[in-house]
Amino acid sequence: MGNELGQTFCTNTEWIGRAHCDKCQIRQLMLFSELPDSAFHQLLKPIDHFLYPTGAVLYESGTNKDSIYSIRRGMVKLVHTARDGSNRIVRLLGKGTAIGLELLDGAESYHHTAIALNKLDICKIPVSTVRRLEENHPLLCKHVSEQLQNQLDIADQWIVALGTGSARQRVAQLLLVLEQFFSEDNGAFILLNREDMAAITGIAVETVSRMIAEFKRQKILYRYRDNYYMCNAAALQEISDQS
Amino acid sequence: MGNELGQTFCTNTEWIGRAHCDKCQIRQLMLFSELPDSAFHQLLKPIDHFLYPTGAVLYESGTNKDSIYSIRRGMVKLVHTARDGSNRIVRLLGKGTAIGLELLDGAESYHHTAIALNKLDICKIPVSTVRRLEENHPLLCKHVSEQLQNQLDIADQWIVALGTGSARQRVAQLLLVLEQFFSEDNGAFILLNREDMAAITGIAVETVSRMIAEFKRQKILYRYRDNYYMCNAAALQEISDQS
DNA sequence: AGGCGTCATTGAGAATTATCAATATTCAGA
DNA sequence: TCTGAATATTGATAATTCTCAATGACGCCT
Repeated sequence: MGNELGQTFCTNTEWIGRAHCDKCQIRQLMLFSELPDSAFHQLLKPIDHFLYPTGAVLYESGTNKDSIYSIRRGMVKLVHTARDGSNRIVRLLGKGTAIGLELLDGAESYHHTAIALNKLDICKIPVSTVRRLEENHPLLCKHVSEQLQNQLDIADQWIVALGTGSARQRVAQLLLVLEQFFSEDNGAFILLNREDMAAITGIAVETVSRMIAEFKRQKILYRYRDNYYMCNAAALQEISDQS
Repeated sequence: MGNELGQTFCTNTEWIGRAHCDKCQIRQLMLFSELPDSAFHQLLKPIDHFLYPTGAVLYESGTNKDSIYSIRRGMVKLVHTARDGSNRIVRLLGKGTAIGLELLDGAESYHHTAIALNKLDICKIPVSTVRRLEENHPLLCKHVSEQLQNQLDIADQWIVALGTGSARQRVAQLLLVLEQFFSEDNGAFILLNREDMAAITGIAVETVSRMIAEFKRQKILYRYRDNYYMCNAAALQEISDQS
């Protein structure tokens, strides 16, 4: 199981400025979709807009901040760290997902550590702002529920697809997840490092490496450019289906 | 991995009658806590109250019913069935939990199969009723979010505790979960059959049996009466902690 | 009480995976 | 381009787990 979180100090986290939700191009994907522009005119606390570099820690499990985040672009891993220091990746989340929602439900601190897996474009929303908006716009509460239901579905898929079967099947499933949810238009996706893959599938780093190397040899997985890879989804599905 | 769902036809499902939420003794635990009694006076569709026997199927994955359920007493397993017919238990849920909530979020059918693990006392609530109540009582929407957040936390725990580590550690963790969430006042809990434990931990039935037998020999797990068992939680924690 | 069916336990060998160690490869920075 | 550090791959062996098979235990029914 992985031991390093791969985190960096956010020396070059970049503050983009105050978010302008009323002018947000991708609001239909986000937590605030369908709310009227007027909702955002008199917020007491600002919604900030950031770029985080790869490896940046958005928040740490058990710490007490007062903001949730809404991902505009990029990929976040939610990590659970065990008492012995090993960690397990509980979810991968991408564009349109809100994280840290446990704070809305009265949690006194975050339930996971959230780390950027690539360059991250993200809005930071104070809990008090969400609460105020919820009062005037019951629809927002529905959106929060939708977000939670969505993450619950992802967690269930994690349990079913990545927690069952042989190492080969799990790695195949992981690649299918990456292609399905985190690929560019052309189907290419960033291949995670072996340690993260191990922390997702619950198998040893070396075993993951063997499987990936095998898939590469079989041309089921091949490099597109840089660290972007493409895969033969049908072949991977076949592998994960065989009993 | 398990292959039989252990389901029975509900030959003796017992209809207890119309639920009287305004007089419900355990409403403070349930979805409808804090709603005024008056909310329930003019419901168009009834909320029914049932007893299901062990093994009864509340609903099946992919089917399209129009009700959610709120567990008053007893234990439910949510099962995901793979294409090859094997199944994996995704969650165990008990008193105070609402299931089938995916229907509220626009899902066209249930995401799992729900099966009673023991005698179940449960209320069946039409989706249309929930929606109507939500309109007049925004608080209900918060309760739905709470339920979802709660199940998300359980799912995460499942991933971390039951999907990681050796077979011995996983079975130890499972017993700890049973004791923590499903025990009587005295700490005794119903021991699941080996097949269900295998479907929860993702290990073979025989391996589960070996671990359970080993714990019994070590007196870490011992029979209280019937199928109720008690465990030495400290010892189990120790086992699941050792690297 | 006896018989039967179901489920749990145990054994033995095969298969898979973890672990430790050695090489390769990649990437960033000088 | 070279160098060093980090990451990935591969090999060999040990440990774990799966699989198939046999046996044991228990409850249910007559």
